[in-house]
Amino acid sequence: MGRPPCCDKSNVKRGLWTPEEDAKILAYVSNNGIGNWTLVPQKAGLNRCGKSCRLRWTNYLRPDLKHDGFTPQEEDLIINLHKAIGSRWSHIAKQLPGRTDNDVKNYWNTKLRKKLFKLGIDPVTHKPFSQILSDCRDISGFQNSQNQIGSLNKNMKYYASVPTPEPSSVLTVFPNTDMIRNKPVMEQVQDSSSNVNIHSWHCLSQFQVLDPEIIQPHFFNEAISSCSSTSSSNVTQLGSPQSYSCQPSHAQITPSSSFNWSEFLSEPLPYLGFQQQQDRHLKGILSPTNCPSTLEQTPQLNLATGNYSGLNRIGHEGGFGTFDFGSTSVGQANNRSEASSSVSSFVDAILEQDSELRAEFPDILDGSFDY
DNA sequence: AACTGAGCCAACCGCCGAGAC
DNA sequence: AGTCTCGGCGGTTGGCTCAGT
Repeated sequence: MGRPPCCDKSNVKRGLWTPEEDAKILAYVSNNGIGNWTLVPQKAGLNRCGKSCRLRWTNYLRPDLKHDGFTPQEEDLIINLHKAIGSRWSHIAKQLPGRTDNDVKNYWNTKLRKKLFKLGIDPVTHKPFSQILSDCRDISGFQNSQNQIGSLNKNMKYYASVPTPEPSSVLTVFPNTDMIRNKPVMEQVQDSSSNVNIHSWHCLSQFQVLDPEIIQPHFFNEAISSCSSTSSSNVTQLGSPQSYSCQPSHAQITPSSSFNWSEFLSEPLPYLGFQQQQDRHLKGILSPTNCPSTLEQTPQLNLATGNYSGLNRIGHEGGFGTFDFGSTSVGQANNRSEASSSVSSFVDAILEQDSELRAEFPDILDGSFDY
């Protein structure tokens, strides 16, 4: 036989915690420290499950927790880490002192995903939607294309709550994707001064290339299954540098058996000598020197500098430990605080620039990207 | 004032690996 | 060796708040 159960699940209190219960937890921990949580309810005089007590302490009562809003630097770090490792919230939270995985997860789900979407970036793959569309043209086989669009559509529906369209509308886009393909998204961005504004504009313009009737939300119909579940294997077999998997980023970079996320994330960053530890941490995470890898022409949003680079590191065929935290140079990273101070948030800046573009080119942009 | 829907977030659920028994 | 809980994790949900109608 195993251990006895920690509590009678049917008789413990659930739901929101009262200040009195919080006080009991705090008093208990301050007197006894953190030990066996199954004993805490009994010793602290709480009619709660030990697991519930642990969560309350971990997510709310811990004295080292921050309860204020996320800073732009934290936002950028979350986005870059999510791009690199996917929804491993505990690992991401470890890079953010005073934040819990629950905090990060909630912030991502309620704010950051929507921000990325407004920028025209798929929050799952961290790739521009226009690029995903162009990929559809590159992918041989109609099924794959359907799946890619399906993923995009899924996101669109999530963020825009669009009405369910006719399934046939999905098909109408494909004859037009030539227009997209002939206009590579990152081509101009890479050799420019890399202002993300260009990307934003480019992304918008690419959407505009398509018939507005087609590109409007109903285009992204849920006529097909999500690519994350059905097309990933197909897509990754293509092997073309211009082909991008529609998988979630964490699936895309599945670690080898010997790879350890915790070790990787906790590794020191000797090439950086920043004054403040947190800054050092943030910048270090964004450094490209962390792991050498195969280079691939993949657009890369650099939230630290506002650049959108075409160079990205992607591990191939599942064997890696090589991935990218953002293709910024160390020099760029060093300028990070400066950039952050001049612009409250990179993402906010993009949105602002996007608004300016709309004001400048109302005829072109209106209706093409609002949902 | 009442209703509705979106946004937010604390808490719960369910799974998994490690370890106790 | 097998069974079970603990602790940790990511995903999901319930309920509160607030703005809009």
